[in-house]
Amino acid sequence: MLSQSVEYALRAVCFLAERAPEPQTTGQIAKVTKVPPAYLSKILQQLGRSGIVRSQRGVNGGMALMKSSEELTILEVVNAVDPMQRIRECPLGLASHGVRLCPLHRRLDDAMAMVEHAFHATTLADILAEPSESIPLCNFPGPKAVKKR
Amino acid sequence: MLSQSVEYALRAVCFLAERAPEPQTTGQIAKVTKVPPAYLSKILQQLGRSGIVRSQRGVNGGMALMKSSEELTILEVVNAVDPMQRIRECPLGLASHGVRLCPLHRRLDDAMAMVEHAFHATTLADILAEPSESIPLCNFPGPKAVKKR
DNA sequence: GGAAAAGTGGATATTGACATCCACTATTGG
DNA sequence: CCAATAGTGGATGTCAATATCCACTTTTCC
Repeated sequence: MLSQSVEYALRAVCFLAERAPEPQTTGQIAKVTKVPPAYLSKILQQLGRSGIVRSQRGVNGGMALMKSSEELTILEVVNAVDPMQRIRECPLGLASHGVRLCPLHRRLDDAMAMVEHAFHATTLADILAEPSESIPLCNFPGPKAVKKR
Repeated sequence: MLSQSVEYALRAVCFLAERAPEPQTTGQIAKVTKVPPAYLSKILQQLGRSGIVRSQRGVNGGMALMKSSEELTILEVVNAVDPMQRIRECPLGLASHGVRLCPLHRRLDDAMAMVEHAFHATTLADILAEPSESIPLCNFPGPKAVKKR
């Protein structure tokens, strides 16, 4: 239901949030998040254009978040990469009198609205604040495990 | 967020529910729902294999619902054409210890669960029972408007 | 039985999402 | 300055979703 690109973007942003404010190279992110490096590079560019990450070229450069994890919502990341397409008018183009949708499309759009709201209500901090899971499953090695450089 | 095929399938099923139990030809459905006829044909075949519609060849044949609109949910139609893909295990393949997802994927899957639930809770009858909208927008000409044959 | 109506299945475009590659530019550290 | 590091942009490849076409089968009606 979500595109692969969104999945990749969220993985990358989670990782960056965890390591913030240190920039991480595309290669590092790709390795940890298991995303194809060349493709991840494109996605990070999109996130850059949307002001979610900034890039730093050269030695010791990489990608870093532009916002604190408290301020960055899942929705922002989703919309940067693959914007949620709400149904704003009748897809059949029938008498598009302003806002009203037929019962079918009303319900479909309601479902999307629920998702949009849930994504808007969740910040990266919310996600990082859950290290409670006993099994690390899907968790990247935490900051303590990182060798300093 | 939903595929084009799902959108088409739901339009077709709505129309069939409205006209039930009279079968409607693919051509008729395509015209009213503004779906490419040849493509709609494929989608109706899928709905047939899932037991949602039955087909009748020959003169006065067509497609008809196998269930009453009270018994047919949106979710069934969606799953027949483009099954909801819940996240059942870690997409990174990390230590897929049974059920637990990381916080990120847990939330993504929760969102899908919400949608799935909403779709499961809505029947075609629920949709047809809303002719209250003053402006017909997206509504097919009602049964009364149909010429008998 | 034969003609018309209607669905079926297979072959074939077309398009956009996903993915890769590479030459180029910018930055840093020595 | 220069060599290594790292991101950028453009060209290209691959594949599944979307869409079309057509020969064939089934069914009905006369």
